[in-house]
Amino acid sequence: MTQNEMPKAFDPQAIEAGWYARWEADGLFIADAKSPKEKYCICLPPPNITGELHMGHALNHTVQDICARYRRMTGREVLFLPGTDHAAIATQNVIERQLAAEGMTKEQLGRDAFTSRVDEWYRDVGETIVSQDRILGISLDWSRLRFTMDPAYVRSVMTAFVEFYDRGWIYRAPRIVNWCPHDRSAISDLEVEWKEHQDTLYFIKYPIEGGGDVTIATVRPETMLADTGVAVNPADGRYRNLVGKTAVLPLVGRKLPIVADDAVETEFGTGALKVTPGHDPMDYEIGQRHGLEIVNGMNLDGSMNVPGLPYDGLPALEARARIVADLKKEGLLVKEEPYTHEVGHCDRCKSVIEPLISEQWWLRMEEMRDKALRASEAGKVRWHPERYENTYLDWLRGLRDWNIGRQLWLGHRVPVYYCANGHTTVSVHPPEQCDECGSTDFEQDSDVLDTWFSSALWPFATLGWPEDTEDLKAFYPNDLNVTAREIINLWVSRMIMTGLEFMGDVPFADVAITAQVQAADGRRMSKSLGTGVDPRKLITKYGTDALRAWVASVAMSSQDVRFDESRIEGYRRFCNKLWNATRLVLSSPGVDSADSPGVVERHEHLEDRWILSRLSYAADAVSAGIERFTFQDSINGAYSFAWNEFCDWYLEAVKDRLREGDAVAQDVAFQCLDTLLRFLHPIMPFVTEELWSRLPRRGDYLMRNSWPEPQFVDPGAEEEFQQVIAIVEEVRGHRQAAGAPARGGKLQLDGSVTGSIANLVARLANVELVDALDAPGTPLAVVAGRVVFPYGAGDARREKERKRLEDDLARITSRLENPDFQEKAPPEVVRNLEERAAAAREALNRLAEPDS
RNA sequence: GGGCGGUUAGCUCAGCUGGCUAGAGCGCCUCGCUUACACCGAGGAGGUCGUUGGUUCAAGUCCAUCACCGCCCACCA
Repeated sequence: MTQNEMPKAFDPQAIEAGWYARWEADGLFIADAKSPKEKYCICLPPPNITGELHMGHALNHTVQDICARYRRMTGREVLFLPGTDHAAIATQNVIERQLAAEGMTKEQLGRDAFTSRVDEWYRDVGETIVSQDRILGISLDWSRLRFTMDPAYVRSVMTAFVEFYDRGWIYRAPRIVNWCPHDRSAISDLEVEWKEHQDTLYFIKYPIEGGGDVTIATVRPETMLADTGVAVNPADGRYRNLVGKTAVLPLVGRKLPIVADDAVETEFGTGALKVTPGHDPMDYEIGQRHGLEIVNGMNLDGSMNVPGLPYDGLPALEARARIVADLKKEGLLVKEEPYTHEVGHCDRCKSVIEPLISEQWWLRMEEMRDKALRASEAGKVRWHPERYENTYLDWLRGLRDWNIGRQLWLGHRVPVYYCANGHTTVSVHPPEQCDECGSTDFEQDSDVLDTWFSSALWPFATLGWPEDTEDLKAFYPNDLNVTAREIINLWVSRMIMTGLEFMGDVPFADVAITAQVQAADGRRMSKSLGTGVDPRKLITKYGTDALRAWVASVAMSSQDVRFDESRIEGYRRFCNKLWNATRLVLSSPGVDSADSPGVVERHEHLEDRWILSRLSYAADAVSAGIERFTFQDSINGAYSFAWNEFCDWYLEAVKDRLREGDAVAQDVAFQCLDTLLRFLHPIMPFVTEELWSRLPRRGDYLMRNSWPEPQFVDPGAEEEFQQVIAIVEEVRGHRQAAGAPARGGKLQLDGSVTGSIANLVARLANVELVDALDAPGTPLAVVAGRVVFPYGAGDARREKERKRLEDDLARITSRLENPDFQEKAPPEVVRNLEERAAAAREALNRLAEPDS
């Protein structure tokens, strides 16, 4: 295969799909649970089936693919398991919006038709997501594709519920919950999104029995209809005499005990609080403490539930307006103040949350929480970056019981069955008959489970739990979980808890939290804002490898990253550079019969030893970056080696040798390419596989080749070649400053410069080496020598260099002259500075010599 | 209200345990189509590392403070 067969420019479109198809057809993604190799497993965080893949997925999936490919090459049996999540509440909202666009509601459609509509949607969107992962080159084991609504997965979910239930951890109880009036469902605290609202704080006078009154402050006057008490702080002298008395609720007439409670802030409002246990979490707790009555003043759709009052059935905001007006009429509205505060919204449909009392399914968390805390203390899960462990632990420590029930149409139905005689059966499969009365007439509980209940089982339910499958034995615990930080508490923590509970071990050893990609202007990327960027468009423009290289460079950034297309474009150029470097090496005569790289032993050329040494460092940097989850180090190391060392210096140095068919140069170049392509493969799988296939080699696929570990380190060669670079750069600088022609000129170097260095310099700087110059020439700073060009004049460069050296020397000397420095700094630092001072003096001396 | 992260060239970002003569990509300026690559090569301009203090022989790097920006957690109506 020669250069002539390679197009001049790299075209990602021409090769990517082909390689993916071949890898897949040859089963390279399929894991063998029976393999004797050490196992490595990642279960892909299942994307919600609510739409198409976006940048966040591209980033998340790429990071995992880098790890999966790397581990395959380092000899592990890798299972990288794909799947999707039904995302109950999110999907229901998507479908409802679709229906609304068609002028319909799910109620009109009916539950069965709604369900089949959902199934249809799952099929369509599931395929889109799958195909996008193929475009991204994600090496997922498609033979094990899972969906949280698959029958087997549903069985895992039911089993988990029943196990928890049998342990007595699942119970049903009325509590105050976050109620979404739009979804007509409770949601958990973590699903509430807080947003700043500009509201009004109303000060309302409540008369007191036996005379007097107390003024309270509220932003939600409509909830006063459900007030059952008034509370003040026990330490508040202003109200001490009121405690124990009874206030009378305006507009309603209900009698309200006045109680003392520490939770009341004396500073806020008037220091007196109206207590509405039915519609405020804090009031609920105060109510509990003081035995206050609970009044339910609201319907499930957010309208008022106050039979007998004129506000009954009104939407909350309308009721508020009417109530305020009525209070004003009665002279009970003391004042209104503008007030800015945070209001909870449903994170899926954005409706304002109405806290209310509702009977829900709860899961006790104490024991699981404690096990998780102990696992953390034992260092069972490593977080990257480490600081996120605290985020997780802080939340865990304050954990309360989890409201796992949802009143949705979509999701896993709670496996609780009620017979006609009112007996309850909890079982994985629908019961045949009631154990207590033999009834065969059952009705299933209408609640579904929180999506995160099923997601929490992902690392083992996907592997077949509760069956003791081969996969489960081989691949649990998994090794890695990669997620965005917003999902640490919702998902990661719960996987850890259920993993410990059901499998007796943490679900993974490492958690990597990636940065978030923002739009170029710093806003969040979102479809609705129009700030989203479709990864497929980027791939069409720049190729998958370019996108992935960019992902590697930003994924583990300490801060969120703004999208910058020019950086992706830069990596496309990098692909092209690799392409052309390979093309150059392959154009060398006789390469068709070349052996696999690394067979030639004689490395008498300085540049050969140098580049092989640099190659070893680069390989180490790439490995270390992946191992430590700092992928930016990997891509940066590979990039600078490939471009700034291999292409810029090595290939330039050996061009002539390659042209002459020098077998050693060919071999070294192949070794570099072979190694480079291998260690770049996890990040840039397509271009590396393509180029590697064109190299003389052993083996069929780069993808299943071994990870390179070159160990040729040669400090002497590095130092000598560094001198080559320094001299060449100085000669080039003089050439341009003088306006001399691009090639030609004579260079005289003194005997301190070895022959191999001088020869390389001459070639790379396009000058002729001479023993003596026929003109005075310009002295060099880095080494004793002079250069003369055919024409061109001026010594701007020399002056600048002199200035720089003088400044540098002054700075160094002042430090060296400081006795404290001499005394306290480590000797090697002092020595280093002394050497630099000496070098600067020498260079200045050379420059001080007269010239032409 | 707590906690965490960020603030480094015009833009997007690197700078690990203090020793930096502060880097990269893009953009900008000047040359150059030299048989790998103009998706290129060579040379160059550009930064008192958010503020104010402190620790240290030495601070972008450690400590404190303030100012913005962002995120997470939290039952102040």
